[in-house]
Amino acid sequence: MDTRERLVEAMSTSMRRRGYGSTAMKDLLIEADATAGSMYHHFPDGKEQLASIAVMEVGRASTDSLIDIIEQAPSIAEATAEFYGALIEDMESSEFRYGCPIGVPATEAASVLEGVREAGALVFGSWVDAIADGLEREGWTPEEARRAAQFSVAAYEGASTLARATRDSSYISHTLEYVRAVLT
Amino acid sequence: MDTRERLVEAMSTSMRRRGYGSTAMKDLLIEADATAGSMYHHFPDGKEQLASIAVMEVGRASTDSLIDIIEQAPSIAEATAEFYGALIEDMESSEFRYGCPIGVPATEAASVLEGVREAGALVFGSWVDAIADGLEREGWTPEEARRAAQFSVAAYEGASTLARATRDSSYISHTLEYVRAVLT
DNA sequence: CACAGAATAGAACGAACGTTCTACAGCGAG
DNA sequence: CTCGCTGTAGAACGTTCGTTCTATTCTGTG
Repeated sequence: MDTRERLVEAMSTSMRRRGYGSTAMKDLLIEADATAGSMYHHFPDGKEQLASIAVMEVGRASTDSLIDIIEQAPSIAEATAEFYGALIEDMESSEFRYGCPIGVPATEAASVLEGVREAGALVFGSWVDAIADGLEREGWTPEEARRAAQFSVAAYEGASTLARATRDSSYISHTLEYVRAVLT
Repeated sequence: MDTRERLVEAMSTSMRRRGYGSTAMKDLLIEADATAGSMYHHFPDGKEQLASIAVMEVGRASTDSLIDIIEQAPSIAEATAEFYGALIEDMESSEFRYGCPIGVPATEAASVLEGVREAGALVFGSWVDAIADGLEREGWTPEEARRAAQFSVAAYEGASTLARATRDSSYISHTLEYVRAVLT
């Protein structure tokens, strides 16, 4: 992994845990084993640019993973269950420090950092698209597919938030059951 | 409103919009028309203490409001619809700057500020309790009532997050329809 | 009127912040 | 060998941060 990649990874990891405002460049540079000079060479516009790119890149990766799961699962309902399951695993294995990879920055930055907000909105949109497309392939009408997909992603996001705040992953598993019923 | 109240209000308003990390004490003191001396007189442990108390107090107020809505509405499903409706109104009237009053701090602070996380968890818990109690009064079993209540709050929270990030309130109204169906 | 405690005023502080700057190393092309 | 470019090193900068401190004002009580 080159310096640029390490910086993006360190930023996305730190944002996932601490958020944007509580992420210090100093710690970030140590974590990524980089210097300020390198950082501003790759990201001339500084912290905010790095944050936006980090959200975009981790978002693209998770979208790819979601599409992959959808293609291999027997149904959208089952694919969704897998996606929720991965969240539970992330939560529990990190003692509830890691939730949805973009939920924290998207929430925190929504009305302060336009670039980060836009990146988050794009990622959420691509998740909705992936699920809605899958539902259409199962015979749903475009409008119903879209609504159900929006609902699925919203429930996922909220369950992640609640589980993290309460340190109780049952929010995720319980929510999944209702979502699964809607998608079946 | 005395100084203490103005400080709590200013903190909760700013956290709702910008989050904890991006809230500057300087701006807060201006907004609350207070000085640093007053602030540290009322909250000796500083910013973090004020933030925890702000989450608690705004949380208690919103829980009271939820209970009130539940008591007056013809059913839990209708009460939930009203609660979601209030969120849509807050969102749109603030150009998507104000979402769920405690979602931002609860998300951002979840693994950094124990006090704020705990306060958020308490508030979410009291929302779940209020809804679960209402469902039990409608004849649901305790377990089912609790699950459905957890789901309702998670969906609410996620819809708020998505709507804010995408600046599209249809996430809330669409999600509501699925939640309403579950609660009916 | 006197006094004590609560509350406020606002300057000052050290630390931490994100950023900038100059110097230097690595390396492929000519 | 050297030129030019990409990338790195790390000290230094000015700013802003949350907080502390001392002095002063307000307020209720005897």
